[in-house]
Amino acid sequence: MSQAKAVADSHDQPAFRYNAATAQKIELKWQKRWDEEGTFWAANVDGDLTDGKQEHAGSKTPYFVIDMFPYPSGKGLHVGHPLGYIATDVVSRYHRMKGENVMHALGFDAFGLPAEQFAVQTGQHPRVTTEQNIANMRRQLHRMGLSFDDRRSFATIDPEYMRWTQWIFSKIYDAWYDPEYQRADGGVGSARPISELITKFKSGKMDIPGHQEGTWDSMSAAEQADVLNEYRLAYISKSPVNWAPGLGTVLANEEVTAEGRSERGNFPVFQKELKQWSMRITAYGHRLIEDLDTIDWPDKVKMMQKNWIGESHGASVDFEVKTTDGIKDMEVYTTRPDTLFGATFSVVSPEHDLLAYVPAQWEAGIPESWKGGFETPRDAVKEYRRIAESKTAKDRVADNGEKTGIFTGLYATNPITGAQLPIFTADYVLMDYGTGAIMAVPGGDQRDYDFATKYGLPVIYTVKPLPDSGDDLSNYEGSAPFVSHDGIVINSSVDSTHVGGVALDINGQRVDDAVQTVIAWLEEQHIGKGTVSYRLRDWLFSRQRYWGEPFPIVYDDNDVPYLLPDSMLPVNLPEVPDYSPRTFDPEDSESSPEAPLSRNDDWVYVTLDLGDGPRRYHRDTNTMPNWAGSCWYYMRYIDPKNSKNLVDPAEYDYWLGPDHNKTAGKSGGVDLYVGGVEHAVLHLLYARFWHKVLYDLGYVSSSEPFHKLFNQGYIQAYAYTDERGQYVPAAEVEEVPGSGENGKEPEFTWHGKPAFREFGKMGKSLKNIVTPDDMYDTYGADTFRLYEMSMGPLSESRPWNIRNVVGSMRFLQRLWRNVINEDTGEVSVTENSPDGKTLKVLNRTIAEVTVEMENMRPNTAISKLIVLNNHLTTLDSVPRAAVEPLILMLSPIAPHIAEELWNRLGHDESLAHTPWPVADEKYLGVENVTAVVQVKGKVRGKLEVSPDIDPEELEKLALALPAVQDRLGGKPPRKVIVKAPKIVSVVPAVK
RNA sequence: GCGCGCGUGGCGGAAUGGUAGACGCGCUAGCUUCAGGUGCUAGUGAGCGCAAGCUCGUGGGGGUUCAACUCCCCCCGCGCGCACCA
Repeated sequence: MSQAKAVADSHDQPAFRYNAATAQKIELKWQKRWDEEGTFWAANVDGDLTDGKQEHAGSKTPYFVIDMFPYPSGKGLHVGHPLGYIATDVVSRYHRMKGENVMHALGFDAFGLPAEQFAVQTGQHPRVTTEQNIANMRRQLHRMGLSFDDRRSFATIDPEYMRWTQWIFSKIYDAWYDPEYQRADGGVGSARPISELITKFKSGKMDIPGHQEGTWDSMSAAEQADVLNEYRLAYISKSPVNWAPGLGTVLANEEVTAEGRSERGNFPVFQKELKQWSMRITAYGHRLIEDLDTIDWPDKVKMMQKNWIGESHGASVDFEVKTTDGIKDMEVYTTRPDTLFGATFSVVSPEHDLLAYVPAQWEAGIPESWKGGFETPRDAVKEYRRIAESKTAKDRVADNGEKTGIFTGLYATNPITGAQLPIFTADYVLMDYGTGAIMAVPGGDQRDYDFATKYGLPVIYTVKPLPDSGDDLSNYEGSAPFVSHDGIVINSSVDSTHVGGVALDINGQRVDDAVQTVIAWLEEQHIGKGTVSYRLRDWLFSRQRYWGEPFPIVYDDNDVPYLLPDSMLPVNLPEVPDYSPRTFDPEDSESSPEAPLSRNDDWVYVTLDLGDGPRRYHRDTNTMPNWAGSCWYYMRYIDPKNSKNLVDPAEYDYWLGPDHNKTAGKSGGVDLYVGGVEHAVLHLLYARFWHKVLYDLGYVSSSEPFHKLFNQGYIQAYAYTDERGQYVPAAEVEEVPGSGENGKEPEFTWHGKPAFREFGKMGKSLKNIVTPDDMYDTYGADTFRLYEMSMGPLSESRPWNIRNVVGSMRFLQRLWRNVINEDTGEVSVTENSPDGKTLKVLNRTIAEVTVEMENMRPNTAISKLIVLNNHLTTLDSVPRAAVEPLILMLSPIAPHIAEELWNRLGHDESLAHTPWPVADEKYLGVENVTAVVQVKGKVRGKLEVSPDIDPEELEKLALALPAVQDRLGGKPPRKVIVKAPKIVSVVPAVK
C-alpha cells in the first residue's frame, strides 16, 4: 500500500479519526444541506431572485466573482481544471463572511466544434451529448463543494439564452458608429441606432456615398441596404476571409495561428473572397486601448490586447502615378512622414489596384534585377502576383528577411520633392494594412534598406543621431538605416523651384517636431493628412457549422437582408438530416463552404410578415461563432430568467454598474474574473467590444465588462516512459529511494523496470490523469481543495505531485483531533480562556491571514493556519476561543470539515455567513520583540527588548554585546544605525 | 529580432531593502506497534567542528547601501507573447 493511501485509509485507525470515509460522509451531508437551505443564493434587489432568508440585497455591498465560462467537454475533468474554480470559491466564501452579497454562479458555453464533432462520432444529436456532458461536469463540480447559486446557471444552447444572444446581434446589426457623437461619459464616438444615420442621409446632413445628395427615398431597398451595410456594426463583408477547407468553415483572424493554420485542428487556412458576416470591431480600436487604463488587469494581458489592436499614428500621403489611363492617385501610409525627403522608391502589395495599369514594355535602361527575367512588366507582375497568391498569409514571412519584388514599370511623383520614384510590387507590403502601398525610405527603415540594397536603389538619410548621443551618421552610411526617432532632421528641403516648398531640416529640428510640421504642410496642400492605422481587422462572425446560434436575418428574393423583429426570436436550430460540416481536402483552396443549415428547405424558406404583408424569404444559413455566447454571459447571471430584458437595468446597476462597490471603480463590471491567459485576445477582446456597444446603446451602465482579471497558472504533471519510450501509468511508478539527493536526478521504476520522467500536461495519452473523483475517493474534497490552494501562488504554473497531498490531509486530521476525541468522537475543547501566548499567536494569525486572503494568496494563508493549528496541538487542551476563529478562517478553503466542526461546537447555523474573525489589536502589540544586531550587515546578536525601547538605550545594549565588542577591536564604531526596536546595524571603524 | 516574466535546499515553495529557506513533501533518529504503515516527538541549506561557534550560500559578474533574494547595469539559462504592420 502506498503511503499516501495509508493515511487516508480507515483500517486499524481510531474510530473517529478524520479520514477519507469521514470526509465523504460529512461532505455529502453539508452539500445537501447547502442545497436545501439555499446557503449560497445571491439576493437580487427585486423580483424572483430576492432571497427571503437574507437581508435585502440593497443593504449589502455586492461582490461579483466568476470563472471563465467552462466548455463541457466529453472527456470530463482532471485535477488541473478546477484550480480557478476553487480559487474563486475561496474568494466568494471569504467575501460572504465579510458580509457582502456575493454573486457566484456558473453556466456552460455549450455550442461549438468539439461538441459537434463528438456528436458526429457517437451518432447522437449534439444537444443530447452536450447535455450529458454538462450533467457530468455539474456532478464533478458539485462534489467539490463549490458555492454557486445554482438558480442562476444556464447554458448558451438554452433557447431562452440564445434568444438574447440573437437579440444582441440584432442591436449590433441595427447600429452604426458615429465617430462624432458626444457621449454622456465625456468621450467622443458612439454606437448609435442605424435610424439616426438614415435621418442624416435623408436630411442631407451626411452625404450618401456613391449617390446623389437627398436621394435616399428614391433609392431602391437593395441600394439602401448596400449603403447601410457599409456602416452597420454587424455587416456583410465581401472581402478575403480565412477559409479552412479541412474544417469546412471560415475563421476569424484571432483563430488563425502565426503559421497560417487553424487554431483548432491545425488545418491550412486560405484567403478566399466570400460573403460573410463581420463585426466592425475596428471602430472601437482606440477605445479598447484607451479604456485598458480604467481596469485592473495583468499588464501582460493589457499589452497583448494593445499589440493585437496595434494602433499606430502616422499620415496618409497622395502620390500621383502617370499611367496610360491618365494620372492615378496612389495613397501611401507612413508613420514617418518626416522622412518623405528620403523616399527613393515605392512599393505596393501584389493585390494593389494600381497593378492594373502596368505598362506593356520595359523602358530602356532598366536594370535586369528589377525585371526578374521577364520580357515585359505585365508578365513579371502577373507571375509575381500568382506566386504571392499561392502562398498562405504567413508563408510570405517564412524566409524571414529575404525580400523579393519586381519593378512594375510605373513611377510615382514624390509630392514634396517632385522626384520620380520607381514603383515595385513586393509581398512584404500587405494589402490589408494601411493602404497597401508604401513610400520606401531605405535610409530610415530596415526593410526598405534591405530591399534597396538588393535592387541597387539609392539611400538618402534624412535623420542623423543627436549630437550628444556619441553616435554618428558615418556609423550607418553604407551599412544600415538610421531608424531611431531620436535624431535631427537633415537633407530635407526643396529647392525654390518646387511649388509650396517646405523645409524640415532647419533650426536643428528633431523628428517628432518634423512629423507635426510635415503633417500640417500635407493637410494645407491637400495631399495628405494625419491618420491612425490599426493592425486589428474586423471580426469575421459567421461559421458554416450546425452547432451554433442561427442569425436572426432573412433575405428576400433579391438577396436584400432583413432583420427579424424581437418578437420572432429566438430563431431555433432546425432538425437537419446531417449536422456534420461539409469538410474538404485540407489543401483544397478551391473549395467553398457549405452550411449544414442549408440542408433543410422547410426551415430555410419561410413566409413572414415583416410589416409589409406576407412575403417569401430565405434564412441566413450561417451560425455564429462560439464566442458569441461567451461575450455576454456574465450579465445574464444577474437575471437568468428575464424574458423582457437582456438583464433588468436596476439589477445591472446594483451588481455591475460603475461604483457599485469599492473594488470596481468607475469602469464597473465584474469584481473578479479568474481564468487562463489563453483568452487574452479572443474572448476578452470580443466581450469588451460587445459590452461597449451595449453600453453605447444604453443597455448597460458600465463601460467595461470585467474590472479585475486574474490569470491563474496551470497545473502540470509528470509523465513517465519505459525504455522503449512508451508511456506507462504514472500512478504505478515509484521513485528509487534516496536517488534524488545531493543534486542528482531522481530515478524511477515501473514494476521493477526503469522509467523516465518527463514534465508537461495532464492527458489520457500520457497516462498521468488524476481526476477529481480519484481525489474524492482517496482524500475527500476538502483535502483536494486545500492541496490545490497550498501548492504555490495561484498565478504560477506548478506540477501536480500526488505524494504531497498527504500533508494537506494531515493538517485537517490534526485540526479535527484538536476538536474531536478520536476514540470517543466527543468534542474535546475547553471553555477556559486561552493563555497569553495562544492569544498572541491567534491574533497575529487572524491579522496575517486576512491580508493573505485580501491579496488572493491562499498558499501563505494556509501555512499560517497550520502554524496556529500546530501551536494548539502543543496545548494540553484546546480552547474554544482559539479554535473557533481557526475554523472560520479555514472554512473558505475547506468548507465541509469547517462546517462540521462548527456544528459540533454547538452552532446550528451554517458558518457561511458568520463574520470573518477580527484581530484584537491589544494582542498584536507584543510586549517584547527581538532586536537584531548586525555588524557590517551580518547578524551577530539578538536582544529581547521592549517594543518602545529608546533608540539610544538599544544602541548601548547592542554595543555592549561581546560578539559586537570583539568585532570592533576596541575602536569606536564608525557608524551605528538604529531602527528601534527591530535593528541595530554597527559599522566598524576602517582598519 | 523586439517586448514581458522567471531563476532560492533533494522537491513544491516563503521572505519585495532589515534574522534567507515560513509551511508542506521527502529524509534521519526516537516513542507507539507483533511487524509494516498510521500517529506522536525531535532534527534536517552546504562545509569545518565533540561543542560553543566559524565560513560559505538565493543562475554568473559588477554596482548602490550600514544592510540586497529584493534596487541598478552587463551576461547566461528557461518560459510566454509578438514578429516584414510601413
